[in-house]
Formats: sequence, structure tokens, C-alpha cells
Amino acid sequence: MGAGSRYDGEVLAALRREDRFRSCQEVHALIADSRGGPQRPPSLSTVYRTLHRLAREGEVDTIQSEDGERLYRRCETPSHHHLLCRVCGHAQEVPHARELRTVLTRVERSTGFTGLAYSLEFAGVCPDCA
Amino acid sequence: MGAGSRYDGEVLAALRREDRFRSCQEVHALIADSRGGPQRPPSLSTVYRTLHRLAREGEVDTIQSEDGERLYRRCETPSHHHLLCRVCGHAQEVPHARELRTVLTRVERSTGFTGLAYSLEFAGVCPDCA
DNA sequence: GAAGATTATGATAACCGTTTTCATTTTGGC
DNA sequence: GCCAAAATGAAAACGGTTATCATAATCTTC
Ligand SMILES: [Mn+2]
Ligand SMILES: [Mn+2]
Ligand SMILES: [Zn+2]
Ligand SMILES: [Zn+2]
Repeated sequence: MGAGSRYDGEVLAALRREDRFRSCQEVHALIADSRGGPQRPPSLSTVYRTLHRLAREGEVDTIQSEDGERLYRRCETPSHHHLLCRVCGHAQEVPHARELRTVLTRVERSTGFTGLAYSLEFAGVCPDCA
Repeated sequence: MGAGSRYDGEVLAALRREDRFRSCQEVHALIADSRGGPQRPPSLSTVYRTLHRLAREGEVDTIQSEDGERLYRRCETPSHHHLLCRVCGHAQEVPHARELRTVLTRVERSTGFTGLAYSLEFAGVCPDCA
């Protein structure tokens, strides 16, 4: 059932090229650049389809930029939050914050909501940009 | 310096009509519906401009829906997180979680990032939908 | 390995929320 | 009222994403 694309490897490699979230069009350009020779890169359609599927399969994480662009990143650890540099866009994973367990049960009890989930993201200025 | 629109009142009233995040086009439709008589509603452009400015001024909060739509809500408390029902879309504010102070300083120290900010959102199933 | 069915790909158009443009209308100061 | 400044409406432009469909690659079965 390997319902995969022949470009999965190159797409994931492009995402790993630098530690930041990338748009589909950036990934497409990165793949094109990484091919010196005359071999043609995948079409933009294929990159869109591949990233969409990789996200659905949980292979890549997605966020939405402020202007509605979908950005992708290949994450390493299973449970983490994202920390982004506001200046250079550098992204890194920070370990899951245990304190959120307490918060979660408190919110569940005080509101009556069930099946609670959360999303926590950080933004700041990285050491290089400071 | 009241650089406001003559429709601010109606836009905010539409947002308050029901407790959920609304898109610009929804707000536009709500305003149109709320006018029984022959008086014409504001144009869609004006609603876009008004919501954009109200968000910039901090009068309304914005989030991005999964498909990239910008959604707006008129919030009441100064510091809070959002809790959304996955079924009906109901939104409510939950008080700011103090535990995040600890998390924030820990992330700052362990990563070297400065000027850290966070965004924490909750989603679940509200009592009515359960 | 050939024939046919199935799936992936590429080029293009369609889609849709949002922004820009600009002519017209409304507002505010004098 | 008169003029300048700001707001509005209608339409076009924009940009990221998805849908379409003909073609190409891959897989199945014999
Ligand atoms: Mn991640
Ligand atoms: Mn809010
Ligand atoms: Zn940086
Ligand atoms: Zn509900």
C-alpha cells in the first residue's frame, strides 16, 4: 500500500535543508535548485499533492502563516511545541510542557468541555538574531 | 482622530450575535440580514476594511481557520485563551493560565531565545454537543 | 514481455478569500 | 456653501490552492 510519490524523498530533503517552515512553492523552488543538470523538477502540482499527503499521513507538520499560506516542516520528536524566530524564521522544537496537563484538566472541569486538546506555539528572537 | 467607519457598530453587533468566530463574509451577510427594510448594507469591501482595522486596533481577535480563512471575534477579557467547540463552533474565553509563566522562562533559558511570546488555544466538545 | 487496467504526473484553468484601484459619495473644517 | 480629506462601492487584480483532464508511468495478468 505504498501510496507514495516518487518525489517523497526530495520533498523531505528540501524541508530538511534548513530548519524552518517552508511553503509549497519554496519547496518546489528548492528542489529545482538542487538539480544542477538538465533533469526536470516535479511540477508544482505534484509538490502540492505530495506535501498535502505527507501532512495527512503525519510525516510533516503544518502551520498557517499570518497571510494564510500553509507552511510545512519535517519534525523529529513525537511530542513538542514549535519555537519560531520572528526575525529569521528559524524553527526548532521544544519539549512538551508538562504543566499543560494541569491546565487541561482545569479547563475541562471549569467549562464542561470534553475531549480537550490544545495547541501551544512560541515565538521570539533567536540567539543569532539578538 | 476617530479614524473609524460608520459601520463599526453594526460590525461589532454582528460579531456579538452569537458566540463564535466569524468570517468577513459571514459578518457581511449577518448585517444584510439584520436590515429588514430597503436600506442597503455596507459593501463587502467596507466590511473587509472595517474588520481589518478593528483587528489592528485590538478591538477584535483573529484566528485562521484550517482552510486559511480569517475569522474574527469580539473578546471581552483582556488576557485569555480561546476554547472552541469542534462540533458547533461555539467559542468562549478561558482565563489566562498562570503556569505558562514558568514554561516561558524555562523555554527562554534552555533555548537562548529572547522576547518570547506564546499562543495557546483549546478545542473540544462543548456540553451542548456532548 | 505484451496488453490492458490502474495510478501518478504536468499543464492549465478554475476557485475563492482578500487586496488594490479608482471614481464617486460622504464627511468635516472654515 | 466651499473646499479638502476621508470613506465607500464596484470591479478588477492578486495569490495560494484545488480541480480538471489528457498524457505518461506503473502495475497486473496472462
Ligand atoms: Mn512539529
Ligand atoms: Mn480573544
Ligand atoms: Zn533568528
Ligand atoms: Zn458545541
